[in-house]
Amino acid sequence: MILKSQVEWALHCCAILSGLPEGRYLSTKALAELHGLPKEYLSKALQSLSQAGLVDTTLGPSGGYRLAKSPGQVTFLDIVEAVEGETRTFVCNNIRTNNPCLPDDYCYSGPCAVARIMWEADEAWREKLRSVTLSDLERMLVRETPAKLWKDTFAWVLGRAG
Amino acid sequence: MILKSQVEWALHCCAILSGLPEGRYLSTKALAELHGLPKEYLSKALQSLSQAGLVDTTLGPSGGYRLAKSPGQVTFLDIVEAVEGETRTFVCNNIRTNNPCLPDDYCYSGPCAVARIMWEADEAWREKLRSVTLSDLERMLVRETPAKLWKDTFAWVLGRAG
DNA sequence: ATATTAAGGATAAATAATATCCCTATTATA
DNA sequence: TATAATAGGGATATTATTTATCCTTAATAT
Repeated sequence: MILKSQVEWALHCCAILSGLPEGRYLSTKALAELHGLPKEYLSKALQSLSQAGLVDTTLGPSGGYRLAKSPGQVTFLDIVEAVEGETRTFVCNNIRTNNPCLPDDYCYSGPCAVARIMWEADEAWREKLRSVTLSDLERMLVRETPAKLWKDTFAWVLGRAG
Repeated sequence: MILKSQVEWALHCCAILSGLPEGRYLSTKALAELHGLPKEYLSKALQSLSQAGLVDTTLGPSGGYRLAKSPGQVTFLDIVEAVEGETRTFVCNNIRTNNPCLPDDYCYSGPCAVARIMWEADEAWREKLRSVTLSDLERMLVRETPAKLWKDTFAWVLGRAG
């Protein structure tokens, strides 16, 4: 059970968009080059972000993506769910209903204990992701990235941003 | 990103094994029938539990599986990891190293902020699963299963347990 | 001896993830 | 107004993973 790599891509792309000055857009092409990713497939991940309302887009030369909200308002969970979907990691197939001892007319009400416990763990995961925003990420990245590299990267980005 | 259905199967099978009297074994065949599962494939899940040391096995007629520890000593995490493996849900491919602004000689030390955050969420998930044991599950199941059904089920099981 | 079991190897089928290609409508800019 | 660059999205291909099935082997209770 592994998240799609598009989740990683989307998170890193959002980190860059967080640092973009107000009103500027960055294209799929630039984001793909910056991260060494296949442009066409990265595009699908960015489309997911767009459909989820996390980014705004504009067409034409100098078009691309920008955050639709302030970095402090976009959580990791928003991004993960936009790309990965909102389905829980544990799917209950209700195999208890196959029990040969079960009366024909019996009907379980509510999910079984196994599912409830697994879903609580899912919720703990979500809750953690909900507690971290893009501004938290930005703060961590600024602290751990050499100043020159950070500066060079955004110079590179701004040279390509519409 | 969805857990294999073998995880669900293993959890339900362990719930049954938890209720088995000391020293008795239950076969794959019985567990498969009880849950309406393909015997050969369920067998792979049970083998995983065996390899992880969660269950004991014995061969021959009246052979099968029993818990290797008391239900209070087996956590959901033990079972999930036995079947699903211990890999984290988020895999970091270190795409930051593709940054064209990165000096050739530069070498990142340690995982990036994105990975650290995602791994914290993974750890929250694990921590929740680690906090629930098979005896917790048994308590919940006893409470929510009609007494007659519970009784009939274990009569059925004991009629097949070696 | 015989029937039954777990273990595990080999292989097949179905599903999901990872791409690639191409067409359309939009838009900045020359 | 023409041109080039862009996002959106449909169709399709490739690869990996999940879900099985089948078969052989060694152990064991009866």
